[in-house]
Amino acid sequence: MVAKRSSRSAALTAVSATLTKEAKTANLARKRTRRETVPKLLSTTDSQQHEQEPTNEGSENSYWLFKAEPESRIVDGVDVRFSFDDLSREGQASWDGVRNYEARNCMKRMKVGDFGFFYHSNCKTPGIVGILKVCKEAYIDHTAFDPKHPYYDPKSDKEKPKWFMVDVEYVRPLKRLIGLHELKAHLAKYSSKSPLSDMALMRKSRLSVSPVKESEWSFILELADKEVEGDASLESK
DNA sequence: GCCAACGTTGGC
DNA sequence: GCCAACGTTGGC
Repeated sequence: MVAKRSSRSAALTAVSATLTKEAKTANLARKRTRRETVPKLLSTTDSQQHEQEPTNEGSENSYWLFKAEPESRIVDGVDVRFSFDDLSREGQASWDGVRNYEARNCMKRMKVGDFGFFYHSNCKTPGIVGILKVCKEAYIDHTAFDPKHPYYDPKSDKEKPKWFMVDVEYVRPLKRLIGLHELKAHLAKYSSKSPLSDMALMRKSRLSVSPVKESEWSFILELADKEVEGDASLESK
């Protein structure tokens, strides 16, 4: 077994646009990644159930949320840190290391051009910091086959790959960080009337990759554009 | 570092 | 195929 603690945000391997796929792979271990839990194994039925998980609301979903850990944390000798600044510096990253079916299924549904929020987790101020864009659709996450990789999954079979990743590229930061705290405060204040009342981030807080509805997306962007008058963002708590 | 929430495992 | 035990996530 491999991963000690598994994941928190997502793992990412930053890659430069000029690298070949293979070179990117080789690069993995050196860059940070992160991931989700490495499941020990699944029965066939379980995997089938996961395969059949309904896609969000049926229709296409063009917005997502990706969690990553901006602070260093060593997993099996590899620093899994990956911040929005890192993405900004490197331009692109492979979102590898996700070892949770629901999160993986989200990645499988992504299309080139879909946008995502970049969320910082397991850190001092958790929250949404920026925007990224999907630039390559789901493909096999070979880190699952590498025994030396912290996110190695001994149960995954090359003939029947279980784990996938997408590539993402930097778009821009939000005008200000939208903290989890602020999102929760909004929810507490408006409860079911809040545009966030059904947001996956709130309801399934442990998912490292989750869908974002268009209404949630635009609401959060507006929040970010709003000046924080008198710390209004903190008013309900 | 604690621990609540929740996903996974495996015995039955 | 249920469900108790166990493991992980991630906010605090």
